[in-house]
Amino acid sequence: MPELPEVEAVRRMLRAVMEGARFERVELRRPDLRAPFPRRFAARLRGQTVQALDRRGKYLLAELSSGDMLVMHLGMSGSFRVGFEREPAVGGTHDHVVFRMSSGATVTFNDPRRFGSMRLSPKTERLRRGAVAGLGPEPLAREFDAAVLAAACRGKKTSLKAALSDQRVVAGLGNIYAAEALWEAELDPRSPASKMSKEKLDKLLAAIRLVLSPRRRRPGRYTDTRGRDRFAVYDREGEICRRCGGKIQRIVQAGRSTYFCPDCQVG
DNA sequence: CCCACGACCTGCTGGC
DNA sequence: TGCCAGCAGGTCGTGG
Repeated sequence: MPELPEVEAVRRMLRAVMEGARFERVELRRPDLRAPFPRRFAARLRGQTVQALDRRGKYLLAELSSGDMLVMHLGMSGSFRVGFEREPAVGGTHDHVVFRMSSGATVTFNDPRRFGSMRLSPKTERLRRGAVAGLGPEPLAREFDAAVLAAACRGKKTSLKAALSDQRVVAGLGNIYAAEALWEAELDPRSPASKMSKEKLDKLLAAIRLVLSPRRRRPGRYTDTRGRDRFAVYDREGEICRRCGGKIQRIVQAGRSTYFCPDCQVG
């Protein structure tokens, strides 16, 4: 489920109960997620205070008083839930990690597919290595402008869709929001990323900001009454494009589904 | 270096 | 009704 807007929501939830709080107990209910937990993972967390709970792309970053950084990723199916029971129920299915915080909160990481990850980035390393180091700009930051996007796309042999999903180009878009941004910008996901006019880059940039914008998540034009997103094209194969009335198509690019409207996404 | 592809896991759906 | 192929919002390693 998690792309940038979802991860950002998780960050806010975790920040409320973890920032300024200490890890009193850390339970690992299995030895690994996708990869084994780091050596002495629980021991290195215990007693540490969370100084800040940040996000970079789809990564959650807990800065610890030791100077180490707890780097977490939700993968495809990861989620956190927070409880305040004195003695919370023992873990349900796929509850893999439980943090008991000095704030009284119990933070449980659940991940059926186990594509999520938790690692510790030592103080000395300061995220200079590993996946976070290679991330492109934050799409909602001022520094991410048309020139930056153009530079990232220059020389790329891939399609626009692949470029937008590439975390080195821009951090936080995934399969849904890449497709949605391209629909918004009226661009064909199959067209080559390197051959973008200034005009198209500007349009794409605006589209990226729009689809990731928190304002989009209020009930209204783009959300249903439950607050769930109603995407313009994602998972809507065969449905009618609300802009031009064309029929939304599903194709496969780089092994992933891409949804788009062939009638109006022609750029 | 770049890119496409398969692997990693479990669960749910849709078509038979 | 029940079964199973196919698919799922991410990343990483491999091989070309």
